[in-house]
Amino acid sequence: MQIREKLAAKGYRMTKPRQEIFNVLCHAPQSVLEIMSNLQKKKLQIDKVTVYRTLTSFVKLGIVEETQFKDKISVYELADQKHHHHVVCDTCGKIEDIELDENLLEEAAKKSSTFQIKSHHLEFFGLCRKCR
Amino acid sequence: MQIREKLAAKGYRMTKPRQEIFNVLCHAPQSVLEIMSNLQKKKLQIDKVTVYRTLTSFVKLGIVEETQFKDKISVYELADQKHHHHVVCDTCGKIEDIELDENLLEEAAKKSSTFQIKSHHLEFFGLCRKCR
DNA sequence: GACTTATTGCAACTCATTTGCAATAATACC
DNA sequence: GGTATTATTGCAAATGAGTTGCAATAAGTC
Repeated sequence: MQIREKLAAKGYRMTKPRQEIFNVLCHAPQSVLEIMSNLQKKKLQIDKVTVYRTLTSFVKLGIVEETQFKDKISVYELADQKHHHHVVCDTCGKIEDIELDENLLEEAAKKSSTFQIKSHHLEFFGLCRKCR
Repeated sequence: MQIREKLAAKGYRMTKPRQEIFNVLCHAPQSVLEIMSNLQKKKLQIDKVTVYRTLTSFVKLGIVEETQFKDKISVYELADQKHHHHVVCDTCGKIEDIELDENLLEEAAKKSSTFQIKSHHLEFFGLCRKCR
């Protein structure tokens, strides 16, 4: 399903800002600041409020996923992928995707907790090749 | 080592606010707001700036650990325990500690990533007994 | 092409956390 | 114990990510 159809299915419209923000997100997981700067590089004047609102809509529609890192800034990336986690470089902030066998994880958690576990958040930190 | 000694070892001083904030943290992992409210219950007037600064010092000294949850509020708890993770109730926000076999985790991550992995952040979300 | 209403952009706001600075109080030294 | 040194406190003001109100604009519909 194209992004335009996903939007239309819920009464959302396809606009230039939405298209451009989507395009920018195709390249890498990014924070709002990075998205803004990438839009500016393409000579596109889009307000940050629009970026925030667009991302919120995209998340609602399942087009984008939001992740919080320890510095409290949200990072957004296209959601058309498998469930996965991130490795963040302590030095340069670069983000790499990583896939793990989740079963172990939630299994183990369910055994050790009195809570009914529904989801989790997992991120790794370290050094990327360049910064090592 | 007592907290006073840990402080002194780095040129920090033991003060009433620090002692009280430490006492409050003995009971449970808490956010700054909760710490403030617990201090007020004890009729202690301590400025929130002082709470923030004290927590920063405690973290530097390894007395306290800071964890970020997805709603972006930091939660602080005494660090004199084993490395562990948290389960947060989606409804009431209650936090429970959980211990897991970490080896699996970092092993698996090291295999799948080009990064040199140094640490990780893992939290679970779900429902506690009451809220289920 | 005109109409309806979602979307945009601006300004102003929120809320957790931080910073500057003068007043205060722990420690060290006599 | 009294005093000097300097870490710490509390207040006010600033910061910075993210949100909200509202009038102007522009998709999609007929």
